[in-house]
Amino acid sequence: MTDFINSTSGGFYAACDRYPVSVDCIIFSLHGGELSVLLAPRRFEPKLGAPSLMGGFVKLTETLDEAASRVLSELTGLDDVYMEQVGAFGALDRDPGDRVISVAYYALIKSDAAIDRRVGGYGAEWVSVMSLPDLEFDHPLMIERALAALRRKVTREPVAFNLLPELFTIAQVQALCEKILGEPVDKRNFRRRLLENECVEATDKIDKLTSRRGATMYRFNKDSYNDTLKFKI
Amino acid sequence: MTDFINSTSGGFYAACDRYPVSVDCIIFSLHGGELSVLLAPRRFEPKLGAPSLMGGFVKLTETLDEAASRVLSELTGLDDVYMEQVGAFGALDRDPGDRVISVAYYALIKSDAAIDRRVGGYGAEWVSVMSLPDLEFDHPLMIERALAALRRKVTREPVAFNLLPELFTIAQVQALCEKILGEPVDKRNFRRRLLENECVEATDKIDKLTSRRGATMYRFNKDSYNDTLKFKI
DNA sequence: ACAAAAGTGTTTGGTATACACCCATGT
DNA sequence: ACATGGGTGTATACCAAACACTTTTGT
Repeated sequence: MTDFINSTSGGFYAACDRYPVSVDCIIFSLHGGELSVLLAPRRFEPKLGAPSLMGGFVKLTETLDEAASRVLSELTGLDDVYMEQVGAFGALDRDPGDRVISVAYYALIKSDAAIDRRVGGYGAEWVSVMSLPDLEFDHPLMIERALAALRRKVTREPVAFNLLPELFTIAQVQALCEKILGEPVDKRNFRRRLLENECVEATDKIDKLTSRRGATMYRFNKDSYNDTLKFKI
Repeated sequence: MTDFINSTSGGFYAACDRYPVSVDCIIFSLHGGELSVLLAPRRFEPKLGAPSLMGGFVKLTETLDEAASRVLSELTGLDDVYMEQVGAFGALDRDPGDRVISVAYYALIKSDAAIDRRVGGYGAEWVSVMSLPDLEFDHPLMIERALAALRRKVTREPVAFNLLPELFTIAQVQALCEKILGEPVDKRNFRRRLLENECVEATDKIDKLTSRRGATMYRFNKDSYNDTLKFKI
């Protein structure tokens, strides 16, 4: 019952290459009416000052999901944020500093003035996905994949509400979906479909900011959405 | 010094934790009429000999995709195999031997007697996805995610042909799809939809093995499938 | 003759789309 | 009064699903 092939488990694991593993966060938000991504200037060479996704190395004490949440939280101060893994990226030269394996996540947040101030302290800023600068490394690929994943989700799962205030008008949801999908949507069809979802509830609040007449404000009730795969817009 | 950084930029590489990064392959095949996964006895402790997905550590000289291809090739002898990344898995205790980050890939192969012999030499065997044993670590989760990804793809992209011989009958495609989707499919609708795809071409070969009458054999012509998103069954 | 799988069209219901006007209100 | 965005219903086209019998041929 000897195993000369397998030494101790520690020995086997010790023999393999080891890597820094990072998470990179594609943080989406509605900013100035545009679907935007949070970018910050790099603080280190190479490419000092170049706009970049937010990332961080995974610690021994945390899972990948936890690392992504931590990075997001450190930057924005937000917890309990909707995040989804996009995938792992491991091209040999993806980071010129070292062979780093990175796992990309996207997050959907409601940005507000306080958050903008906070992230501004790190030099971060919101950039519309329609006018992204040239980004370093594989960050453009990550964003593209994240946006593709978001597009796939937005009409089938109630994720859009993560980007909207607690109370929102139907027009706001529609405008958001159009930004995400990159194409216009028929107003009447959108409204009908959206309200077919039980989890979208009218309130007695009226939004008077964007129209003279005022628009009914709705809320997303996550308790009315226990059932998976029953959302559609 | 703060943990917060911009992406994975310089200056932090020496200080950060490092991990073995592995790939785990969910190798799908049609075997004995069942959609099956290839399980191999673990080659090292812990859980030496337990049925397991085939995996391997990522080398410094290879990308994640290349590592997955290498592991698949070592086991099966096959190159140029259809593979897709499922995602990264990083639970703290996912591998009791060490803190390993693993990236799962699924592969679609045409198994045959030669391959079965070869993988049998490693003690590997095909197990129906409907009757998987209790697997170690997060392998059940990986398989579940891989299968979900395959289900999403199979009706929208021509991936099923990777699991079939060069020449196949429509009934074979249908049976395969039913195995993947886990539900029966209407024969006439399936046949009509399948043949609406230009890339599925009739040949003059007749399969006489499964019926007295004989069934027309078809082939998938990848050259007729330049256009993305134009496949549907 | 008969068993066993291949092959074949039509009908129907539902869903997605296209489309234009009136409403309520602040200025 | 009028400008602005909110709110409303219908007709049509298309697509997906349901459905049963005939054909071929080896035994």
